[in-house]
Amino acid sequence: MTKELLLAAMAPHVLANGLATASLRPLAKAAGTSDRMLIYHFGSKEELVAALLDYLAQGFSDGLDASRPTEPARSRAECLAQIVPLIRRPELAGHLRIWFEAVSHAKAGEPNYAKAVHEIQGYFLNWVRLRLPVDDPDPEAATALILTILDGIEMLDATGHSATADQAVALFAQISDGSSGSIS
Amino acid sequence: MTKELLLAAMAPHVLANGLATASLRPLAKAAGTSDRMLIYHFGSKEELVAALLDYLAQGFSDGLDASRPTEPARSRAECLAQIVPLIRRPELAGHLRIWFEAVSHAKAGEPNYAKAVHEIQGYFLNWVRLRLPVDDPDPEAATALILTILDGIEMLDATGHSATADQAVALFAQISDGSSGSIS
DNA sequence: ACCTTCTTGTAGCGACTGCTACAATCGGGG
DNA sequence: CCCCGATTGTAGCAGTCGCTACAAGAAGGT
Repeated sequence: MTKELLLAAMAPHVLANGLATASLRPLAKAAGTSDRMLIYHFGSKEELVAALLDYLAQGFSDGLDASRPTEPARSRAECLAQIVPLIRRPELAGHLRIWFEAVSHAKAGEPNYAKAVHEIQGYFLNWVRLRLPVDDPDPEAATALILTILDGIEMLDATGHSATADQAVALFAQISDGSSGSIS
Repeated sequence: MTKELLLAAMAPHVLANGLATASLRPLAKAAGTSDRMLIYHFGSKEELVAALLDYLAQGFSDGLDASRPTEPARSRAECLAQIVPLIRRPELAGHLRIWFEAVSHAKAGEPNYAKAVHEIQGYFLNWVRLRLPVDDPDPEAATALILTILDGIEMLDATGHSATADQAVALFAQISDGSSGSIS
């Protein structure tokens, strides 16, 4: 499909400049065509954006999978500590920017975005579960807590409070390791 | 200052319709004046938005303070469990929507928004600390972890994964309570 | 009364938005 | 060969955007 080629050509532009300022003519220029053609192929800007979201989500999950799981973590804390640097890699910054834009639109009630972010979050949830220790007594809840902390870290990073996020990771390690005397 | 009155008149419109679609003419209509006057008073739309962010942040923190701390929590888990329903109150939905919009702009590199969300997050951090148990052995780290989880819950709620957020809260209660035998 | 300064209304500019009408081009099947 | 559908270029429409030029009140000190 020609659509795929167009999406691949537009994706870098969107990752660099965001969705908010992405209007048809600049997008077309980035893809080497005209706004006329984008409408012709995608029908409307709304469907274009939906296709872009799909495409970028695919790229994001590929980027995650590219960080090979090596082997599952040995504890919940180790699981979290391994993932944090992954989501902080600079090459994912563009994707995270789009992520926040999409979440913002979802919170504003736009169904396309709500569906997209719901799916991506669900995918990420599964991805985290695969990195849990295999012998975790409650994998579902552990995944939920780790994902929650990861999302919180993204928010703190976005607001310039990365140091606070680091403190949280450190304390979680202290608390959740049932190995040594972590009783208060 | 007349500015205050204008901001107060525009705030409900922004909370209901978001910042993204807030252009001068609708804002002016909501405030009972003309776009001409908004520019006259605020100089430019950029300064208008900055003033609105300040004003809304004030309203948000007032909304938080209005949920009286009753008394500090008796454990970290109780602290978290008390705050979660507060940030989920429907009357804060508009503020949360603006919050995500602002974070998205901050992530996109706009300095006004970056400064605003950094300050609000810092304010929220302090607010959480005041609700911690007074005898917490490491208040700073505990606040960091609880704030991280709270931010993660907001993200999960925004993406339609509130149930996952609830699981995280439940597991945190189980893990962090150093009272009974929580050793794995 | 007069002049200055603050405030406000009317009208509009130039740039941009998503999208479309119209027509030219092209490739492949009859 | 010729026609027909798919693809593309040119030009432009109607609307919105932030912002401004111009001028008319309004208020108040001298």
